[in-house]
Amino acid sequence: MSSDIQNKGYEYKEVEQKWYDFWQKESLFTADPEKKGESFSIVIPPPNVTGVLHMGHALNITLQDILCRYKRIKGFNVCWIPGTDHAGIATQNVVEKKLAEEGKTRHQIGREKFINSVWEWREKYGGAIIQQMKRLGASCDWSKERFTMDEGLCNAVREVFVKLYQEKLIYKGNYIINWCPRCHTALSDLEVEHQDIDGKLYYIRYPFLNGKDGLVVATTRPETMLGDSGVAINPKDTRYLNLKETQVKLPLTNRTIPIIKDKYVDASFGTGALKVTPAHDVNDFEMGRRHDLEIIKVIADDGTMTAEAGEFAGIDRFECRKKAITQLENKGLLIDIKNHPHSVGHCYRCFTVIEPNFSEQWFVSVKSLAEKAKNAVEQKETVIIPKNWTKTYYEWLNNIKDWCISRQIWWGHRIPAWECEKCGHLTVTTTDPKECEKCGSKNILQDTDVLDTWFSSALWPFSTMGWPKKTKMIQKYYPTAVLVTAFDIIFFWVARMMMMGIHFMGEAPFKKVYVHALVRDEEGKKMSKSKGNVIDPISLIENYGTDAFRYTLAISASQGRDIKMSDKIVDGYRHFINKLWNAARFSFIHINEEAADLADKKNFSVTDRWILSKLSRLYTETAGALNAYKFNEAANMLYQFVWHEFCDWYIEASKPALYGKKGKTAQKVARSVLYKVLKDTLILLHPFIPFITEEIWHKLPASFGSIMNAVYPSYIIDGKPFADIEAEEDIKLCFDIITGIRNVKGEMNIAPGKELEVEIHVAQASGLIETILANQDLIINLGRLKSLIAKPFDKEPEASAVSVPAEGVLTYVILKGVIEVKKERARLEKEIAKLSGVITSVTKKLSNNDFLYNAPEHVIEKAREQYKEAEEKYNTLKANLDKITSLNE
RNA sequence: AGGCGCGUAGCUCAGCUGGCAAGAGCGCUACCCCGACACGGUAGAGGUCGUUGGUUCAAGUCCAAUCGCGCCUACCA
Repeated sequence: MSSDIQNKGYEYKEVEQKWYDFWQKESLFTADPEKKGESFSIVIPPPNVTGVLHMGHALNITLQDILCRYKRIKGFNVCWIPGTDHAGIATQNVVEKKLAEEGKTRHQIGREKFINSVWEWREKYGGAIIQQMKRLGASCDWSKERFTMDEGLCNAVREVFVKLYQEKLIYKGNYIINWCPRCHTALSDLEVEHQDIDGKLYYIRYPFLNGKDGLVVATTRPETMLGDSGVAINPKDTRYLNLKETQVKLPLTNRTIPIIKDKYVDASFGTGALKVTPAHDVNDFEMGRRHDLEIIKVIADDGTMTAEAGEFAGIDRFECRKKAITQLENKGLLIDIKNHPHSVGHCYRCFTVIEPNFSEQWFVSVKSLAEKAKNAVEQKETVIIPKNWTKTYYEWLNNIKDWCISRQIWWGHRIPAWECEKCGHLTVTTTDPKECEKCGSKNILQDTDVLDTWFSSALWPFSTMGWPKKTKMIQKYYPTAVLVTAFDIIFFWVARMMMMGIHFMGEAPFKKVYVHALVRDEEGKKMSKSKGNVIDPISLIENYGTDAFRYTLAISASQGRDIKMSDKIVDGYRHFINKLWNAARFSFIHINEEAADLADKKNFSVTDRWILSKLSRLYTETAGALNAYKFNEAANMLYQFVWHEFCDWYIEASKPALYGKKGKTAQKVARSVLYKVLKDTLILLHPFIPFITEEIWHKLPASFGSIMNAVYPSYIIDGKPFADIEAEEDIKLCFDIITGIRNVKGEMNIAPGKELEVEIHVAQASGLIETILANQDLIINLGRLKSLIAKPFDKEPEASAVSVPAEGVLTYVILKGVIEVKKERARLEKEIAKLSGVITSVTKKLSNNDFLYNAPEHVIEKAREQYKEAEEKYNTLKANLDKITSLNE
């Protein structure tokens, strides 16, 4: 049942489920606060229970998983807590819809039964997104999975509510709030989505009491005029300085309303006269309070007109708008209609147009909490990455308004406040009271509202750890190391968690906040159901494998730019997964248990030293990138190393040794280096592509257990990370020689397999002849040569193509009978043109005294080197070109 | 109205505190089944880094302006 090593292609389908089950069986995700190791904890941004996994989740989970897996192999005590939130409105909507199919409403079955059926629904369907997260390979500690309606979390919510109430940070009051007439509940400011609408601006005349003239007001919502309790003008508006009237008649009603003066009114807008509807507009509400205007509610909670609306009572608010306009027109009071694009608030759950509505709600007074949340970031207690988002975060906290937390729905944390029917006192306690705490009356009724889901989410970083109990979890894992999230919930969630965390725990809930990108479609558009451009992450997993998908996400996750996702890109990275698979297949031909012991350094070939030096650098560079949350850089480095350094060069270069053509010792050494490079690479790659690395790990001789238990690799020699600059330089020379030879073959259209003779002429002074002689075999092998001669400068061989891989090194490819002068000339000319460009620009630099005076030494040195090299190459090639040309003429 | 970001090869993007005659992946062209891989190999073509000024010995990289695009926040009726 395991994927066969004989298979040329990696079969992800046979592998992924197997290893996920294995990890869980071995409890490899389980965090233990009592175990040693520096703590590294993350709480997942809890997805909505009703949700299914979308691209945003996939990216979010993948990045967290990379961090957690990486930290585990780095020896940290990792705790990653998963879970879901109860999504009050969304879940209630889903279950209500289901009831509707059976012809029932929640009111018919009652609150208790309804809540039971929500729980039933959640048992049955609520786990969908969790299962999908598992397919992504998420290494969350599932034994610690939480749900915001869990008993423990409910306790936390009550505790927090009561404390804040006692501290007067929660209060109940009558204000204008955002009301969704369809969901039938209040919403916080954040839950309103604004959208630009091509609206109209209606100019309506409100006559004076004598029925003449009057003031013309402009409004986008004529239906609200029925609730007007005043008309406001700016006290400085010159047009109205001589106005004697103090009242107007409100059309369509028989009410008389006052003219008030308020500097809020913008004289330059419309007619400078503003109708004031305190019950249905936030600003009007404020103005109404200043002038003591009546609050007349004309739109009911279901969006129909109230009795206050007189003859319009009972009809829908939009229907009322039409009717009102017609009537005004008939009465000659409609002066004008102008197009007026403006933004209108919609419910973020059902997209119904929001009705600002006057009602009694619960609020959190957030000013003081927000101040502390801001301070924490200013003091760097919490660092936001990338830092651009810091400003957005401040901006919001600076302009924050009190948070409306009560919702008129049933599914959620019911507000722990009991009103006494006798004395009206509110008893607010954590445990259900039996009597009014003030008068002792048993006639008390619990508030019917529930709390905003985000209220409980705000407690997530500590409620999931068992707060208000003092748990070992909290001791070890709070504050969490990092919060990984997309910017769209920075206010909804991040800022609020900061406020609550600081207030109740005395410490900000996370040390870092990493804000990642949004995943968009191929054209860069936001994915949405209505546009039909949604790519389902599960389909990508099924078509290309989880590892390929994860790698795509990681390598695309550069800070500050959104990710464009398409099948094509994921398919591309599937090739990388396959490449790794084949590198492993190749390795398994050669390595055995014996190879697990790395040979002594003194027996290494130059290529061995070279690859180990590169690998050693890779350890620190990938770690550095991940520590800085540069997932794309880490993934990119690994890609380059595996494909281009390990596969393209190292494996090809070691084949002769591996196949025993260099003797037993060389073979043994080569095998051990191959083993180390493969093994270490797997460990470095594991956080990104957990499945294939685990699969290969289990086939790797002398490996045991899970790769999840591996230790982050290193190669320390004499107490220092291994580095071999000499080998790197020598190998670079060899590779440049080889590339030069291949270039000649390529440009001359000579089959790569055609074995040619090569002479390398080396300047004595360069001291490179030994290097070349020492690596003769390597060059012959990879350059596919018949023979190679290296000798001091000499007369150039006949009928040859030349290249200059390094200063003082001329490579002649003998092309007797093969050379095509035209092609060689073209090849040389191209090269010469390039070099002359370099020479001109470097000469300009070096002849500039200011440059020589100001530039740092190493930059000048580099320019000199560059010049010397270019010039020599130029001269050599030019001489050759001239020769060919003269021969031919 | 305010804030943030983007504009670099045909496409998708890297390029940190200025030293690059600019990198990667895909695509493209040519040659190639060489004892891991055609989901492959080798070589190659392709960019005056949106535009215009400025600072500097030196600018894709800093500053200013400008054009184009995207997003977020906001109570202008």
